[in-house]
Amino acid sequence: MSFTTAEENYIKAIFHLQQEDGTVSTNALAAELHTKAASVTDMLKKLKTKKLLSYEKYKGVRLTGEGKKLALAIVRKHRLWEFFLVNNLQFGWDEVHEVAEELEHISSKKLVEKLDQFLGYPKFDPHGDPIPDSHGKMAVQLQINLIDMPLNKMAEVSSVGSQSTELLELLKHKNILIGTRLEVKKKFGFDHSIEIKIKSQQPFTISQQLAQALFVKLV
Amino acid sequence: MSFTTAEENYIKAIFHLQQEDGTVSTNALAAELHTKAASVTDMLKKLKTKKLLSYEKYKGVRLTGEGKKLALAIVRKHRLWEFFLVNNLQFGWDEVHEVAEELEHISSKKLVEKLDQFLGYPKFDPHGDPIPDSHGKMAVQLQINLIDMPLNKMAEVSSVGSQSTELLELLKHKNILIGTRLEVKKKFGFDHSIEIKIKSQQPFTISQQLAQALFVKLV
DNA sequence: TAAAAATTTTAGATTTGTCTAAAAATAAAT
DNA sequence: ATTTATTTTTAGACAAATCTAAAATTTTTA
Repeated sequence: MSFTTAEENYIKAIFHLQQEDGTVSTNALAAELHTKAASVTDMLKKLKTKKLLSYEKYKGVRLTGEGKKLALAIVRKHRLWEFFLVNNLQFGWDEVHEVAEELEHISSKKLVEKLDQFLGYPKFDPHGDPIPDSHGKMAVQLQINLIDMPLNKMAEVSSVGSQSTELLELLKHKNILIGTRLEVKKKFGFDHSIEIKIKSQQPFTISQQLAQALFVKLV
Repeated sequence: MSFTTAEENYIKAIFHLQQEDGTVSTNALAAELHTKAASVTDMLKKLKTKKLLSYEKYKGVRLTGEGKKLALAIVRKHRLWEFFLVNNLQFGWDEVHEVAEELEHISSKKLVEKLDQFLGYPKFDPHGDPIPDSHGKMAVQLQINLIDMPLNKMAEVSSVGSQSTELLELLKHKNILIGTRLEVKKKFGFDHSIEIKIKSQQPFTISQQLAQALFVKLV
């Protein structure tokens, strides 16, 4: 079965809203999708017949297993494309969302798998959000992106956002390993680069792209 | 101004058909787009108000300057994505057309330019067709139809006349690829079939239809 | 050149996704 | 526990893109 862009956007919105609430209200969905409650009701009836969600009128809505599967597939595509745009096409991490909103609706399954492979099976997107794998599983994150670290707090590198050889080469050169302890000393808005300090070494700056590929936990 | 996928597909189809004919008939468009003549008429009226084409009823249609510009932008995207799929994602050149049909409608101008840069500003797509640059200019391919080749001259297959899976299947079976070098050894007037020879292989004949679908350059 | 054939357009319907306005159901408040 | 307010659904309409069937126009042909 295949789905329209509109249908996929509803499924994705419900998925995001139901993380907190459990069930999602018509009005909340209307707000999220910048549409009207009446339009939402119509679409919910339609998606119910496609067995993507359970819905009783006036009772709110939640995704079925099928619906969640579809939502994860869309999130997967969105985040893989964001990774590609930032890491390969040199987009800023703050300008990729809209483009990814379009790319996530490209249907080819083969494209997604090939892209994932090409990117080195990244586990996190440029914002630090986990990318579901082809089975819908995603890494749990008790870690934050280095780019989001507060200043002058000790952190320990706990994972990297990709397995690409280019990244690993760069990390080796900068002498950064899993377990390395460091502090963020400054953030530069111009290019989103950050200055970090590793214990006895001189502080040095690393690029936005590199910072986004590093995940740390507070210590 | 922005355009729907349907509108873009009409513009692209007219662009391709008008290469030969000059003006394009309603029925030819209906056939190309697998739709009905009545639908075509409706869309032509709409695209006329958007100044993408000139159209008088019963007189056929042709693109305006604006229309051609749009068509070239779509062709550019299509062929850049095909290049990416084959060169970076390891797709076979015979499995990229449909995916590119979707990707060509992604609207971001920035994405196209970044992608072009990332790919190294390629001039030809994997089928040998020229990729328009950001101004709509494309390299001229000094290629001729295989059926017009003189005898016993070395030629290199540079593009194919169609993307049909049937053609690609046949080429695969005959072991003919873009870049394959061959000579025409004989031409048979009866059915316009021709005998060709690929370096160390035995000569074999191919049909008029197949020969017409192959373009080569002299080497 | 007048009749037949083919092409193209119009007219009216359908589907998808949206809207506004009004009605119905639920939740909140006095 | 009624009344009031909020939320949600229904009813009817609209734009986009398509369709079928019939009418209009152009082209072919005899």
